[in-house]
Formats: sequence, structure tokens, C-alpha cells
Amino acid sequence: MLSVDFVRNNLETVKESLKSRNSTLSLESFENLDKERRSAITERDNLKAKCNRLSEEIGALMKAKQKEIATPKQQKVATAKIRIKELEQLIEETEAKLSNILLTIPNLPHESVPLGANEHANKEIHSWGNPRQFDFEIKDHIDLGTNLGILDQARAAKITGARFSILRGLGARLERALINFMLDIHTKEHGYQEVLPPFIVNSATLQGTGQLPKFADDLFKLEKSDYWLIPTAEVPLTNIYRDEILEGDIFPINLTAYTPCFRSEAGSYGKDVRGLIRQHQFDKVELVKISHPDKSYEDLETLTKDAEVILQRLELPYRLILLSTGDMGFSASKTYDLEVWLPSQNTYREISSCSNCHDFQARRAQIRFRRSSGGKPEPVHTINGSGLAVGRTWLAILENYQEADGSITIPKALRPYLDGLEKIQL
RNA sequence: GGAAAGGUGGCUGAGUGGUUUAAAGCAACGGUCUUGAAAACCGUCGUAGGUUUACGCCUACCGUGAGUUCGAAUCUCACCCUUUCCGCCA
Repeated sequence: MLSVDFVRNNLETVKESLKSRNSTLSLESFENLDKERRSAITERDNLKAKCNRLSEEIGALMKAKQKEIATPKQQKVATAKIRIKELEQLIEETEAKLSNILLTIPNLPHESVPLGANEHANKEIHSWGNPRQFDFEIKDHIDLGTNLGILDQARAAKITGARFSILRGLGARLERALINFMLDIHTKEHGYQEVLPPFIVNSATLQGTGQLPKFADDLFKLEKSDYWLIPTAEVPLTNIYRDEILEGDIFPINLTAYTPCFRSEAGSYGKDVRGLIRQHQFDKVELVKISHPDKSYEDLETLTKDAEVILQRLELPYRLILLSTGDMGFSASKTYDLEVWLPSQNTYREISSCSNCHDFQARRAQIRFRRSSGGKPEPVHTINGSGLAVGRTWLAILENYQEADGSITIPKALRPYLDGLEKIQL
């Protein structure tokens, strides 16, 4: 969320930003609402001050047993209170409208972000590894997994529905190995604290990270409660410090968590319907940094490298993309995507998205710190990234490491997590 | 799910309708003193909004939301959370 002050004083900048992000939101009403709200507050506060003084006088008169002098003053208060009630209603209405506008304005892009309408304006920063040349007819991960008996989509559709899957035997084991592998590297080598957060959160939490109020359709909500399934561990991790003022020299705070993620994928019908690319439930190891504002763009670089290390250790070819203004998520000021090579699609596909949200989430979630002791609290910066999407890593391994006989070679780095297993085969 | 107790500033903790402008202590910060430090003493010491060129002034906030009253931390109602006990349960 941008601050009211900022929008008021930088209306043109914000309008430009909205345009660059393909937002149709209009700020026409903002100025008037803002003025209306402030004049109503001033009038109300003055009336309240008057009432407070009168009440004090009435109290003194009552004590002195001079009730007859107090009565007209009581009436004055009563009159003022009618107007106060009107004003409060007006304030409530204008504030609701204003906050609705503020909550739906996307974050301002950082100056290093390329301007562009869509993904075609994205910029490749570098690539790593070379896609393997196959001398046989390759299969995609669905055929590979199904044939090996480690992936069962038909039965998952039966027990739940479309976009769910069952991993069995070494398939399930591989998923678990990947989770442990990623968490071990991030905790032991990159200095993140491992966290196991709730997989269900309330709506204040989702508003803090920006999923609500705008993107309720992308989420699963539990009936008869204010509870929602998390779409990513970014949500509980970033909100750990919601409504807190952090003290001391503690930045950056590095957190990592494995969680399942639940997304309704509304509006993506017909996209990636086959396979594990787009599921309603998937596993992810998430990285979050709570950063000092002066260091957050450096921290984004570090976090992105931390995610890249996983792909490098697994020897999966990938490229690093800097997203353009038109392709970035709502809360981000700058985003790198990591895209892994998928032989069956003959292209790179997103496997991690690393964003600096600047003070956007911190302001919504009221996560603050003091630059100096006694100083005024100001918002921290928050950074998050996948390290990595486990399901997509799983399928990338199947496709990149497949052999002519349909077996899968296990990447060397992962073998210690599978009791030294070298191959998944029939 | 049932019963009971509780929720007050960074922390501890007083406060049952009217100088409470939320006491006091701790912690923190500034100063005096000191060669330096500690102690002692003095001062500062919450958040948000509004207003002002500025010093400042005003308003709100004692778990959340409504209500009673001229006036609410204090009284009423609903809800949330914490702790303990009971029930159920992995």
C-alpha cells in the first residue's frame, strides 16, 4: 500500500505507474475524497474538544451542587453530538472509499525495472547450463511418472478433482527428498531460520501481504470462518512481524519454510491443464527476508542467488529473467523470475519468483523499525522468493534426467537424501 | 464443546463514573557530576490522525466492536485471544 501522503503529493507519478502496470484504476475521486475527509475530521475534532471542555465544567458544577447551571451546558453537548454523529458517518464513508483506492493501487516499480506492457518486455539477465541433447524420443513428465507408477493423476481426480495429483512410492519420496535438500541448503549454507507456520491464515494476514482485498478469487476460503488456505508461505512468514516495531540491529531477518500452497487458479482455465505445472495444491520452499530499507535491493540479489544455487546443485539448466512493469505482481517493486528448462515444452518455465516488495507490504502489515533509538518508526522492506517450487522441480528432474528406457537418473546432489539411489526405474 | 479467571504503554504493574492530562517502577535516551565508568540527581521517554511557516494546539486509542452517560480504562451487550480445569481427539 502506498501512503495517503505519498499519493496526495505524487499524483502524477502514481498515475504513470498505474499505466505502466496495465491498471485501469482511476484516481479521479481521490483528491476530492481526501479533502472531504480532512475537513470533516477537523470539524469533528473541534466539536469534540468543545464537548470535552463542557463536560469538565458540568462535572465541576455537579460537584458544587449547581445543577441548574449545568443543564443548558448538557443541552449544548447533546446538540453538538448530533452533528458529530453525522460527521463520523461521513468520515467513515470517505475513509472506506479512500482505503479501497489505496489498497488496490499496485506497488511502484523500481527504476531498474524495464517498462513494458507484458512478458515480451522482460529482460534476460543470464542463463546457466545447457539444455541436454537427447538422441531418443523424449517423453513429458506425465508419461514418465505414470509409466513408472510414481504419479497417479486419474485417481487424484477421483478423490478430489482436476488439478490435484497423487505421488506414490519413489515419487513421494523424491518430493520429500527435494524439500529436505532445499531446506538444508538454505538453513545450513545461506543462514535462514527454518519455520513451520500455519497453513491456514485469517484475512488480516492476507491483506498484509496484498492478496486481499483484490485477489480473493485466487484463494481457497474455509466455510463459516475467517480462515483461508495459504497460497504461499510468503503470507504467514512475512506476517510474523505484523503490527510490530522491530528493535535493534537485526536486519536482514532470513526465514525459510516448507509449506503446501493452495491456489484456486481462477481464470487460468485451459492453461497448463496437463501435468503438474499448475495445480490447486503444490509444495514449495519459500525464502523471506525482512530488510533494512537501505539494503533491500542488495538483499533481493542475495535471495535470488540463494534460489539459483538449488538449480545449480541439481544441475538443471535455467535462465534468470528481470520482469517488466507490465508483468510484475501487485505487491512487487522489482521481480526476478528463475525459469527452468523443460525438454517436453522445448522452453524455459518459471520455477521461482523473487520480489522486493519495498515498503508496500510493510505498510499494509504495519511492520516497522527505528533507524535510531527514539527515532520515528518507519516501514521495513520485505523480500520473498521461491527456493524453489518443489512440484515444478520434481517434474523438471523427470524430464531433464530421463533415459531412453523411461528411467530417471537421480541428480548426484540429491542421492544422499534417497539412501544413495541412482535411478528410478521399473 | 462446557466452566472459571484474565487481556492496561517496550516490560512489570496500580487504577470500580468526574485534576487520570493513565500512577509508580524497570528498561531506553539526553544532561549534571566524574580522568573514565558506575551510582546518584535532573530531564525526555507511546501510536495514529487533524491543524499550524513554526513553537505548539486539538482528537482518538487501556483486546475488538457496539451501547448507556453531560462525562467511561471503570457500567452493559456481543465477539476475539490467553491461562487453568472438564469433555472429545492425533
